Amino acid sequence: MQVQEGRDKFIQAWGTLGSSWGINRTMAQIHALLLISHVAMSTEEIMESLGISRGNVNMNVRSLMDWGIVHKELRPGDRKEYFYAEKDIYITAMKIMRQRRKRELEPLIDIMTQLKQVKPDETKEGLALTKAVHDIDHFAQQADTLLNAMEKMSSNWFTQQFLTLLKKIKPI
Amino acid sequence: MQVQEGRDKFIQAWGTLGSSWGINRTMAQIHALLLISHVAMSTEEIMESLGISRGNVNMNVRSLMDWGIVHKELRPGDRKEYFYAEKDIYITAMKIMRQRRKRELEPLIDIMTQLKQVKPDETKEGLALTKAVHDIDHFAQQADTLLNAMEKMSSNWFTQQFLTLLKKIKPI
DNA sequence: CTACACTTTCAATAACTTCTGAATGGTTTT
DNA sequence: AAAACCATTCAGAAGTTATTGAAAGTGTAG
Repeated sequence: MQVQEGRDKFIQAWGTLGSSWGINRTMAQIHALLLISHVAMSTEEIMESLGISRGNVNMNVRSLMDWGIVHKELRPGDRKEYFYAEKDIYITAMKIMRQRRKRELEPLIDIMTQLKQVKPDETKEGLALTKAVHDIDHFAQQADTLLNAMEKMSSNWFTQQFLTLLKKIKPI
Repeated sequence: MQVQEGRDKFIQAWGTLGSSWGINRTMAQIHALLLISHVAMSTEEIMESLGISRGNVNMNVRSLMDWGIVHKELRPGDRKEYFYAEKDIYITAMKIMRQRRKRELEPLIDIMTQLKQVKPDETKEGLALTKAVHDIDHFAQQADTLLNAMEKMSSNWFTQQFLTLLKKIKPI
């Protein structure tokens, strides 16, 4: 496979996968494009490369920056903004995880907190509800703690300690 | 808050959260309904409770069974099928994780494997692509190993609990 | 064999999400 | 002060995904 073909395939694939990762297709394609570009790109260049509108680029680039996986670069004497992707894949993965925790886990915890207010009664229905709420809340708290801990650790920890840990737990 | 209000809120909330968990709203609502029901429910009852069509219940119940978080119960002398949810939240979470690994990680690994075939050249573009593919592939492999390990550990944990219980009932 | 009680499938459509392109707004150059 | 340049917003268009309801399929009992 040649490089140009590979690049196209990469962008295409990252875009498709994006959907199943909860990132929309265009956002993922822009991210892919920037990931494999060795220079920062302007809005125009992104529009051109992917054949999408200015508004679309603008919105999605902004989301990518919110997530902290794409950054802006300003060049002296140039009013355009240039964008480049975080190149460390572990940091990138961490930031994506962080967003997902926000979107998936936090609302869950909030709602369970509310539902713990349900006045327990002794009907079977009441007990089933109370148990479900309790279990889910407990689980969500644990997952949250775990993800928080992982986030605090550096990509350094990841590359070194994490592998060691994996080797230890693997042969169960 | 009263029990009935709590139940409605629970179903509503689980449905909303489902979307951000990659489960569709109805599928999640059916799951919620079964989670807090102390008895197995028929298609009719689910339709009625959630106000949705027969086809919709059928499709989503089938998906839930594919995921292994809802099961079917047959009653002698009754041709209807009754459905109930896995009540252990850890097992449920594990099964959901497993589906997500399938949908999110496996395609990623497949595509990176393909892209590793790109003939590396010495242009900056070529090198950036090669590096990105390498890094992502490495990361995906690690994540896959980790999730597999977790899955194994939990079933292990589960088996152990089960064995302990067995010993208590009938000492070998 | 026929009626019945259910489950499954599927084409049409409804609901939701993403994208466009034109309008708006702010800043710098002429 | 006007023109040029670029970012941002947003209402409607396009595209995608979920839902319905009716038809087809399956198995059982009379």
